Amino acid sequence: MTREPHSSDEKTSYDGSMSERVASELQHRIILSKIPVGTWLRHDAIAREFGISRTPVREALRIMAARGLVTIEPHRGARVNGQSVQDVLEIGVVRADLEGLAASLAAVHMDDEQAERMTSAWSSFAETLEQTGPREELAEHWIESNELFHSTILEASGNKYLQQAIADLRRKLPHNISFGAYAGSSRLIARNMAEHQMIAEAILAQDALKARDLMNAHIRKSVEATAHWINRKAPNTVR
Amino acid sequence: MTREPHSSDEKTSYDGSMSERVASELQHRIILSKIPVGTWLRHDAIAREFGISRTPVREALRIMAARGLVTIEPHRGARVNGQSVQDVLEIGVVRADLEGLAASLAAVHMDDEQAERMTSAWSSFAETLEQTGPREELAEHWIESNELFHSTILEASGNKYLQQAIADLRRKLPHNISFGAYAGSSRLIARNMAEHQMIAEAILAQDALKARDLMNAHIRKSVEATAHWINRKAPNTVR
DNA sequence: TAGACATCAGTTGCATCCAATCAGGTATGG
DNA sequence: CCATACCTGATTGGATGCAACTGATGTCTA
Repeated sequence: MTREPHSSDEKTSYDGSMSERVASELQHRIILSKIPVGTWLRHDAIAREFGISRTPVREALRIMAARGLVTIEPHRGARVNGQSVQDVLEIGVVRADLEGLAASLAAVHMDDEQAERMTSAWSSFAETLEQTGPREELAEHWIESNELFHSTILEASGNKYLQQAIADLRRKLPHNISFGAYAGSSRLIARNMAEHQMIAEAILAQDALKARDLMNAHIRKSVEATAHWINRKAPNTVR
Repeated sequence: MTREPHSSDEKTSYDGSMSERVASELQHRIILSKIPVGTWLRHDAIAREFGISRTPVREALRIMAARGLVTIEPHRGARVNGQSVQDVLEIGVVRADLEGLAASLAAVHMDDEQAERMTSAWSSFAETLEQTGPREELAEHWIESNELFHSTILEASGNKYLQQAIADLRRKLPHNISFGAYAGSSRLIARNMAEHQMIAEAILAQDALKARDLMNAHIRKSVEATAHWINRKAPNTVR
């Protein structure tokens, strides 16, 4: 295959290695559930899609396996991991604890710019919550605001290992899972937002203990809601 | 290279893939600091040492990079990561929190067999602490007992994601770092063991809150001692 | 002598080739 | 008719070859 260094198509000149690039693209798809749980990832198919050889594809799969996204069965291939309800709960317990820690650290370390971002995350969404728009759009906007809120707090914790640990956990749950639980219920979303507000206030007041407890409870509730939704609506969507 | 399937040497017939095997061997060496921080890991040298080609070596390095053990610089190679004192402290905060969580979960879930193992971890060591043996041996025995104590609690937490998260963190600190802080001071070791005993009692009494707080403080102290030791004794051993 | 530039050895990144292994289907014997 | 052995296509695992990139050394010039 002849390279064209000047071409602007996606496969040339990116992050250095092809394997990293393929890994993050596939990871993206898995998290968004564009690739369903249990799918076999074939070297050849992926290689052909990306217009590369199988070598970097194999490296990408190893990376994803190390990140816990897929499991490699020797001589059989790589398969997308799924989580049972039990897994969702176990991950939730750990995540609640860590995000609680992040909130307590953020209460001490957050600067003005971050405070501004955190506040705007829920206030801008609160506006659209009042206007009655289409469901789909609402949920999408919510997920975005939610993401911004949590990631800002995480950033304000100032601890990169904490950030990474939480990122690792989040990677293990395909996003649309928790998305599904909330998309259908604006009451859940409203409660969720109210909790965000209280957490934000605790952080701004530099009340580390309160911020921690509120955040912990917040995540736990969210996880429970998710688990409940999975049980009720789609018991076999996952795994 | 001709393969000899019947031979019992280490490279044939193990865990399926060569890359996994190479990755764990190198990881082992890095954690034990047999390979110093900052070392470039060369494909060719590793391949020759293991008697394999560069392909599985490259995969192993990708795995290690995903685990945070090395950093791959495009077109330059993989280099062993080190941690500054700041990193040690940041990791310590997260680890203290997670191990605290593990202790509180263990207080609820621990079964008799695990309780037995946990207790024997420090009691068997307490005996040798009284006999005045050679320093080196003492420290080695201590590290073993310490390992057993913590891993048993972790196991008793019954949460595999928690276990994995802590394992990920521990991997990031070459072991001999915290080892060094303690090896020289039997007073530190004694205090450490006393704390273990208190934690064990809280767990056995099913006092989750107390177990959590004690464990959290325990790890924090240990991390501080380590950080202090690095600053005092060997400020440029790490990074 | 200092700095810019060409060259070169060493190394990585990717493609291609071959061997090893697995799953599923088919033939064969009981 | 069922069970077992075997054969075959599909797929992964690993080896090798070659191009591209990096850093360093040496050379030329002002």
